[in-house]
Amino acid sequence: MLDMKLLEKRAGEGPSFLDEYRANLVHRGARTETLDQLLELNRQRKELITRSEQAKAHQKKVSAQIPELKRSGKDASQLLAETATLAQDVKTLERQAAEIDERVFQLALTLPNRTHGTVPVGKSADDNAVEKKVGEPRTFSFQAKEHFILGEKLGIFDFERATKVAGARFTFLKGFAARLERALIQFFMDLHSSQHGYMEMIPPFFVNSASMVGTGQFPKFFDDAFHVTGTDYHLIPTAEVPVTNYFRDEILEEEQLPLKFCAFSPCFRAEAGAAGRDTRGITRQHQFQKVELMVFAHPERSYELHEELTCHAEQCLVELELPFRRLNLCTADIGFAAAKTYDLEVWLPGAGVYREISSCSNFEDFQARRANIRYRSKGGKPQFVHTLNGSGLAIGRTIIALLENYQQEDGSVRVPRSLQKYMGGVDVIR
RNA sequence: GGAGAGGUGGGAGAGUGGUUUAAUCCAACAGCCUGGAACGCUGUCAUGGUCGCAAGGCCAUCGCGAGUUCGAAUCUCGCCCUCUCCGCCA
Repeated sequence: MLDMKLLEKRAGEGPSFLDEYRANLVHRGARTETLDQLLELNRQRKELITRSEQAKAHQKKVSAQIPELKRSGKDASQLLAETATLAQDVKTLERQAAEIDERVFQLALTLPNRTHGTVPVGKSADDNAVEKKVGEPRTFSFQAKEHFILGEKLGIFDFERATKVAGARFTFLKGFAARLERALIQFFMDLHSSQHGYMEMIPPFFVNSASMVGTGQFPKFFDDAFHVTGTDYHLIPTAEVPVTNYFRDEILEEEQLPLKFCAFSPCFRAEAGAAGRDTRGITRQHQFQKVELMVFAHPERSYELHEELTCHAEQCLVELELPFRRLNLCTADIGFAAAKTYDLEVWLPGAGVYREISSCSNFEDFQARRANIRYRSKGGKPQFVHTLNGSGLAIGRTIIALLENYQQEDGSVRVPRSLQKYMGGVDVIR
């Protein structure tokens, strides 16, 4: 959510700020009319609140005379009649003010975050900036296969039975696939908690709607999530939701910052609109598991911590010796709530593409404002924290990368050295 | 899931329709005192909104939401949560 006060203040200073933000909205594919509507509605809101409060103050003043009259034994009936009328007026004004207040709030929730100055302006995902490439893609003396071919041949994925038992976009992992999944969770959680200074966390996998609003999923992306009928429980699309909301409506001490968590969770995504893309294999599933890195930061340090968090995510790929590149997502491709996002894309020799395996974002105060997460500096007023998160990493996609990068001509797959101890010493999957 | 009890500021805790402007205590912070401290004394001590150049004013918030009333922490209804007991369960 945007800072309405700042928006108004800067709008009053001249058109340049608003023009800049309008351009930003256009680049993000959002409607600029919403902004104008919001500013106008907020003007009306303030006017109504002022009138409502003045009426309320007057009513209270008059009403306070009643007990004095009664105590001195005088007749209060005339005053009672007067205050009865006032009460009606107050009720009407209060109702109007509350209604417009809600409208402003709901409208403000639909506007995306402003992007940081270092985010490239672009029209499509093609305009994302490649910031660096790490690791040399391996050359194969044979035709490299895609992960689902390898997996099926190894007998470690069962798509057909998953469809029977659950539906499309679900998979049974068997044998070494299940073992790999378990090993990677352990490996990543160990790395972040013992090397990178994050507090381990396993959050609830269901959250209430207030939490989904807090991180930006609701109201705009309601249909992307699974919901439990007849309840206010919603399956988390990422651990980011429960972990960010961990401090919802709280005021932290400045010395506590930054607070760093690494959280393991399954993730559930309905994403009805994505049907037809990546239908083969485990690339795009309704359910997958992920280790998520999450930081609550002092605003002055959030960009420094964003770089650090991204490096921590990259370290997973470095240790697994998987080639990857880092993208700085452009205005057209960046997510709704983010101010800046680095995507890490791992090289998949079978598919012949770089595929997203981690997304590391700085949300600045966008989520903190929605979720009301603040910190207090000594003697100062509470201020909104900055929130950051990134995958470290998505487990399923890491399995894809391992299969494709470490495949051998006979269809067997080597296990990278750093992972072998988590695999019970197994060095080749066959 | 059932029954009972409860939810008031950072913490404890008073307050059953109008001098409540939420008492009091503790903690915290600032000052005085001291060579320095402790003790003692004095003061400060919520959050949000809104008006105002400012000083400051006003409004809201006693788990959440509706309602009754001129007026609600206090009365009514619904919901949430906590505790105790019972049931069920990994």
